[in-house]
Order: sequence, then C-alpha cells, then structure tokens
Amino acid sequence: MPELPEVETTVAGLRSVLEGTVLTRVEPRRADLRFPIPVDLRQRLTGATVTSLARRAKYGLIETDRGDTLIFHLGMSGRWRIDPAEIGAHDHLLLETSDGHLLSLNDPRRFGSLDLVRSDAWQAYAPFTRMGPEPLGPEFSAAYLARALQGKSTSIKAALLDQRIVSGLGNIYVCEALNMARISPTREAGRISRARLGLLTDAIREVLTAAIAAGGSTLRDYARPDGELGYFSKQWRVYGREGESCACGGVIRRRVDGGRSTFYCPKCQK
DNA sequence: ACACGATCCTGTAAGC
DNA sequence: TGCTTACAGGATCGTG
Repeated sequence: MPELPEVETTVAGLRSVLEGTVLTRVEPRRADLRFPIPVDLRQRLTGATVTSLARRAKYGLIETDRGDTLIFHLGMSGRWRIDPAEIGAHDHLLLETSDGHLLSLNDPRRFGSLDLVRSDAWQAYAPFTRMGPEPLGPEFSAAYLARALQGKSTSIKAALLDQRIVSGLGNIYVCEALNMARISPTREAGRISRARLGLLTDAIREVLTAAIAAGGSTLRDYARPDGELGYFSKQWRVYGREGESCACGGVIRRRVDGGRSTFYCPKCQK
C-alpha cells in the first residue's frame, strides 16, 4: 500500500492522535516483522510522551521525550489502525495513549519493520545512510537526476525505484510520473535529455503532491475506527488500467519485469 | 561495480 | 462450489 504519499498521510493521521500524549501501554505482539523488533521497545516507550512525528522516505518516525525515536516501515501491507473494533492476528504492535486511544500497527505480510533509535542519531539509521534525496525536497532537481543517472544502463523505471537515487518512490507513482512526462519505462536511464529530466522531476513532484493532498482529504476515513477504508486516492492515469485508454488516446499496456508490473502507454511514452 | 531475479509472507481474486 | 494459481503499493540478498 504505502509509498511516500501514503506514509505522509499516515504520519499526519498519527500525529493528530499521538502528539502530546503519554504512551500508557506499549505491547509488541510478536518478536519480529521483517527484522527482529527491539527487545527493550516496551520498556523504553512505556510512560514516554510523544513529542513529534516525521517522515523520511517511506519510513515514519515517532519521537518521544526520552530521547528515543520509534521508526516504522509499512512494507507492502502495513497500516496503522486507530481504535480498531477488535485485535487480530496481524496486529503486531499496540499503543495506548493517555487520551484513551488504541493504535495498532497491522501488517499481514510482515514486510514492514519496527526499530528504535536515539533521536539525536536517527539520521545515522542504516537504511537512511545511503538513501537519495527526498523527491519533494530542495536537492531533487533535473541537475541532480542527470548526475545520479549518468552512465546508468538500467531502465529509468528501475532507476527511479532505487532508493539510493531518489527516496520514497514506489511502483505506482513511478508509473504515473513516467506517463505524465511521456517517458518510456524501458528507456535507458543514462540517456535521457536534460530537458526531459526536467519534465520528469516536475511530474514526480506533481503526482506526489496531488496524492498527498488526496490522502489529506480522506484523513477522516483513515482515522475511522474500522480503518477499513483506503486512505489514498485512486486517480491513476495508467496504474492498474491495462487495456483502458490513455489521455492521449493510446491503449495502456502492462509489462512485467522482475516480477513487477509496469503500466504505460506505448503511444505517448517514448 | 552493476544489473537482475529470487525471496520473505499472507490475503484476495481470477481461472478452471 | 471448490481447489489452484497469479499477483500485490518493498527492499535486500545472492548470483552472473
């Protein structure tokens, strides 16, 4: 489910419930997700006050007044549920707040992760150290992309999914941005003109910004007790639309590389 | 060094 | 209807 916009929306939803509250109960319900969950997580977080929440790439950060920051990744199927009606087999971490809310990290496939770092050193967290810039940040530009893609023989689609080049993009928004910029997903990454890289960076920013805005508009849904409603927009141009019409009039195709689907329009994406 | 496929796990939906 | 198969928004690891 979660790429950058979904994590951004999730963090905003969590912030409204968590910020300023005390974690009165912290209950990991299994020892690991993708990786082991720190054994002292309960002890370090119980009784702490949540001071702030933030996002880095597809990770959410929950900072406390004890100098610890809980870092979560939602993997493919993770989400936070607020005041769920019942706790099931896939609710892996429960947080109870001094306001009486119960939060649950639910992740059936368990590709997500949970970790605890010292707040003054979160930037040294291993997954962050080799990660490229935020696509919505000031460092991300056509000039940056040109430098990062220089000499790369891999496809532009694979390059944009590589978190070392730019962090936070996933399969959906890469497909969408490439369609918006009219660039073929199979085009060699190192051989795209600077002008087209400009269109691509614009498209990436535009699609992410629109998705965050749409997510924000459904925050109420996200925070519903059942948590069942999707919290991101499904206004996709090409993703999941094989056989349908592209805005240009062409027919959207699907191809699979490395087990992952790519949706694109062969008529307008060159 | 780089590029690519296999892999972790479960749920859902399509196909026979 | 029921069983089997394909596929899913991620990221890492091993191999060529």
